[in-house]
Amino acid sequence: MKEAYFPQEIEKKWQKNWEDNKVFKTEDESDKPKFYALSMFPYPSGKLHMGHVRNYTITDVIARFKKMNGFNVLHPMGWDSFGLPAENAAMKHGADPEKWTVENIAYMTKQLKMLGLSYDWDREVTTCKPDYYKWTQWLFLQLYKKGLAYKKEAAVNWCDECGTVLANEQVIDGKCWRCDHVVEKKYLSQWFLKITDYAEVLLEDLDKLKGWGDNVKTMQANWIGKSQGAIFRFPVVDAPSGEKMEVPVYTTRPDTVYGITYLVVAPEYADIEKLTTAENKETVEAYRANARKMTEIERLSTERIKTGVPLGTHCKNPFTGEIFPLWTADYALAEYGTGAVMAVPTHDERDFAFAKKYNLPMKVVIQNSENPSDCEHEAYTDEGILVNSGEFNGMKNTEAKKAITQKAVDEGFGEFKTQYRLRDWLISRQRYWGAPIPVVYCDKCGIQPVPENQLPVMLPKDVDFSVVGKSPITTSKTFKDPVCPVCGGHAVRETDTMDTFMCSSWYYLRYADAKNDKECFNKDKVNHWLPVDQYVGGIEHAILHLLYSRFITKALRDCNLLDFDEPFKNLLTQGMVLKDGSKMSKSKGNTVDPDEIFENYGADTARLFILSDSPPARDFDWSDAGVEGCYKFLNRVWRLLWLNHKNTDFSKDYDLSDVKEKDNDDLIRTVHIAIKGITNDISNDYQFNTVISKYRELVNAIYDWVNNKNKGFYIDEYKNTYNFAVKTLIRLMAPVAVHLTEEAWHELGGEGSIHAQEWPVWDENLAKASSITLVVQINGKVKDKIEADEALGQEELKALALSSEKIKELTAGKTIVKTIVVPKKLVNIVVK
RNA sequence: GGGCAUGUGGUGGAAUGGUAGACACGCCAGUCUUAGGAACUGGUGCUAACGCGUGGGAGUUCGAGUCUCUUCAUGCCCACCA
Repeated sequence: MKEAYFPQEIEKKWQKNWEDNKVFKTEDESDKPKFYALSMFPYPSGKLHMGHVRNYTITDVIARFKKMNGFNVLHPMGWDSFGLPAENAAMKHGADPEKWTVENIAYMTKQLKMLGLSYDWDREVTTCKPDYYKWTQWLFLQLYKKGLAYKKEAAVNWCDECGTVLANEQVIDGKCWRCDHVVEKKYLSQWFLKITDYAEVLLEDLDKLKGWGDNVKTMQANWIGKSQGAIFRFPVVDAPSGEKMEVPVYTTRPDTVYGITYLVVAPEYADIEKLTTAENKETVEAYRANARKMTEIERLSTERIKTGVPLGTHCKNPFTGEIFPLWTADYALAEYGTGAVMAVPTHDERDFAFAKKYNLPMKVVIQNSENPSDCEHEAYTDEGILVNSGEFNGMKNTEAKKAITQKAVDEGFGEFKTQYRLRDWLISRQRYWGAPIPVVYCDKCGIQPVPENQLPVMLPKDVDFSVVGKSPITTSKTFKDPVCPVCGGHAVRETDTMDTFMCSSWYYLRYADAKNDKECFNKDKVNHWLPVDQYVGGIEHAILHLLYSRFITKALRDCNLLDFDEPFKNLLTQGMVLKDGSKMSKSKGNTVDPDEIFENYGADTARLFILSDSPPARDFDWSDAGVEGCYKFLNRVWRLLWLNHKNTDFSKDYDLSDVKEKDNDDLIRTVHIAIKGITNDISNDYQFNTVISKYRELVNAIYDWVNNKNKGFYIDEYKNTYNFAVKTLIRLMAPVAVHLTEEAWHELGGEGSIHAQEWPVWDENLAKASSITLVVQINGKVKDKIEADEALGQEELKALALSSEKIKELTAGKTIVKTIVVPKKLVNIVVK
């Protein structure tokens, strides 16, 4: 063993050793219980950033801890490697997206290995490789067969200058990222997945996820956006065509139905033309054309003053017989509810603003005597009693919701309705670097799925990335015009690719059986390994990735491909890595390159530091001084080990059976306290920051002991105590300082890899101090502290407290009302 | 506007309702050094002191950083969803 700590040398040596010996390979068969530890796999953008380092270190420590605790651990890694940046790089530099991606993966793999992560690389998955996307396509076809994938017209972002569709991320302030042209909405035929079929169960099952944070669950619940309300159908009294028409609306406020003074339909409302009179046709058309041109940002801005135009036609309120006008206004959303809204200006802020602007009538139908409102200056949206509401007058509005809807049901013009905000998932992308959607369009037979034995539909290589106005994939000469699988006639191939979230919605299943080339995964293997026992990743995926994955899991269960219904049992969302108080980013110039840290301090320092200062879920502020401090600590540990190496015979097993001397006894207790504390801190929400402070406490205690006992190394009893302390220390530190502890283990004569050792266990009798400090309070304020034997009973503690000179002094002349004794801890004397 | 989270020394942060500030960073002093660094030792919430202290205000309790209500501030997410 060398006197000085050379992390770079040690780390390289052990990384090679672990790789050569496949130390972290996971076998499916084992009599140990399974544990699946998973980090969210990265997009291969080029280099690791500190967020990756934090994410993977956390998961790695968990995986190693579980392994030392007797679990058969699955800890895989892969690449979310389809997506826009590769294609952008191709357009910019003329590079091939595949080459760019493969090079990035190679570099980042090297970095992951330098971090000393315990992955089973034999299970690596790469979503852009045909052996993976073949199965993404196959899964799409299963969803299609099940009726969960369908095609329909949908609005997309369209740049007229470039003549192409843009991803949402490419629309910057309502303009095209490339040419600054204003982005418009355009209707195109697109593929969707029916996630809305699962809205209720996705919401309900959030309750089952005990191991998820409430923040993520609430975000998902809000996104799904369940609301209870009613549908009312209002007959049109003067449709221009003379036909019988009605306008259905969805409302969560059926209690306000007597206060309706007008009705609004979205500009995109399907029947809008049939509801417009000849006189109003021109203004309505102009309004609709303008709405179409507006960007999403403009239209959804809350600051914008509401606008609208009347259609000229009218509806009848079946509750009152009142006739009110129909308007179109873009504050009604075509995609939500029925696309039409009943307007009650007195009790809805939006309707109020609109009615004020266009001088529409208002009618108060809810009042509250404690909080009266005339609805002159603002809408009254709180609870109250119904007025001007016919037979429902005097009823509480919360009860009236039910009663009024029931009346509509009974009389046949309405029903109860549960509505969700969640929309179906649009997966079509007019992009090259993604998994091609495996369908063809036959001239005669229409949409036809590609037969499974023809998968994968390979991404063509002969494409021109310099084209403007269309997806590069359409320039391929080899990709188009297959024959129809049904009639053998001429067909056209789908040129859209799948949203990359589709690829990442099932990768965690593939790890269970990554090399299977016969099926996407073996059902037994997936059922064995899943659900993921601990998933770790960024909060930014709280909605999209995690919701899609939950949906896909449930859909695949319904396709009978697996037998569980939630993919991730426990979820840890780690906080961001900050520097100088703001998120590390290239544009702010406050990034820290992991390579530099590896080079200057080694991976163990990086791992220790990234875990040391904040609990995993909280944001973490990077500080160079903190890194330096961790490096110094590892040096301090190293010196301690070297001292051991120099002075004692490590190979000799420690025998602590007749330790008598108090100093020895104290160190042994300190070690047991440390084992207990560290084990509990890891088990309880992975509090690694306190784990590391306990490493420091233990090291400090051993140093103190050594400084007192230095000469004693020649006495066997001391050697044994010391060996016990040090051997335990490095096992406790093994999951974090993976290289240093492995080196020490070998240099000091340990057998096998330290990472295959068992986690230390503590003795409950030894994991506590030999005496206690009794705290004496008067009226809850600490007044004295007394060393006491822990065997003392309540009465004895009370007597001890009262015998204190200080307490006698402070209680003199006062009446003791009450004395509370907390065993082994505290006595509180209540005086008057 | 709605939801969620977080407020503790100069800083990061510790505290099953029971000694607030563990463990560090920083700073101060010292040992060792030609010097600096490293290492080691001691000190470090505020206050001259009585005492006061966990964003502010109330409450529950023998006892509150912790529980309840309320208020303010910051951060994140969603946002015309009828």
